[in-house]
Amino acid sequence: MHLVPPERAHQHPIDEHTVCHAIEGIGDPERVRAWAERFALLADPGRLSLLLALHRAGPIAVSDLALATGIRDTAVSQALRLLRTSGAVQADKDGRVVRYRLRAPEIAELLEVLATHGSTPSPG
Amino acid sequence: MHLVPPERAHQHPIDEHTVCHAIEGIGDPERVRAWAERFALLADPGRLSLLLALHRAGPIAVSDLALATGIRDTAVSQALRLLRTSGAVQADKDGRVVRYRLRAPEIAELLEVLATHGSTPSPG
DNA sequence: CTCAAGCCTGCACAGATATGCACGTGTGTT
DNA sequence: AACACACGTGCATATCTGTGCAGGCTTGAG
Repeated sequence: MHLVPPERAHQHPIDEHTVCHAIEGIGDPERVRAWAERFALLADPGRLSLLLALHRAGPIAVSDLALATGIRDTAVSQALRLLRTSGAVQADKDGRVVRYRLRAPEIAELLEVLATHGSTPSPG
Repeated sequence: MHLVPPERAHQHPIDEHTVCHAIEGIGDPERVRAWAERFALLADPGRLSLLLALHRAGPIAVSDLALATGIRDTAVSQALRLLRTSGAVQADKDGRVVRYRLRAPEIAELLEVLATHGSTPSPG
């Protein structure tokens, strides 16, 4: 139960039980950091639109993503580059067209959460 | 099926069906923006730790959050201020102690997704 | 009243980020 | 060969964001 690291053991807690419970909830700090990076990928409206489109429309070309989202193609390329570097998406070259698809299942799960909260707002 | 807004109808798509499908997946742009802001709250390791602690340990004091996460109390206050402004958390004052609790169910769901992916890494 | 604990705020600074522009590369067409 | 299309890259810029420091406010204890 004494989960407080000795580094900061000198601070005496208000509710020790709650503190240990909280530390349990946090878990491995490196895992937290990894998830924070994943969330950061979804934290931009443009990238989130791209990921939603990729999640729904499967393999899709860059220019079609630009057409669907309204983002300039250079910005789409930039965003896809970031997503590619992070391992979130995968590029499949087909002639002069490059089709992208979602690669990370964790991100797909997060997008599913988004989908369950009303994909289109009720027209009322 | 012609979901492409007239603003950018002059661009002719590579796969029109795919484009319309993607636009369906994106849905309301304002909803996307709202979710991007939610994701931004989880995009910082410190805030994510705080939210995990709040989600697990229920109402918890600020200094206990600082103790559990290892973040300086002023930074915790700053983060909680942002989370409060965004409606993610709620503050309940109790004497000179302020206990925070998670308020947004959408964020709780996202944290649940995090929990299902191995809360504590297997010890070898 | 005096003091400490718990918490909040304003300010300044360093770091990260998204965007647009111009340009380069490779592919298919005429 | 010449051209247009689809896509990627580098650079410069404006903006945002997280952090630490100093100080203030309220509450409870001595």
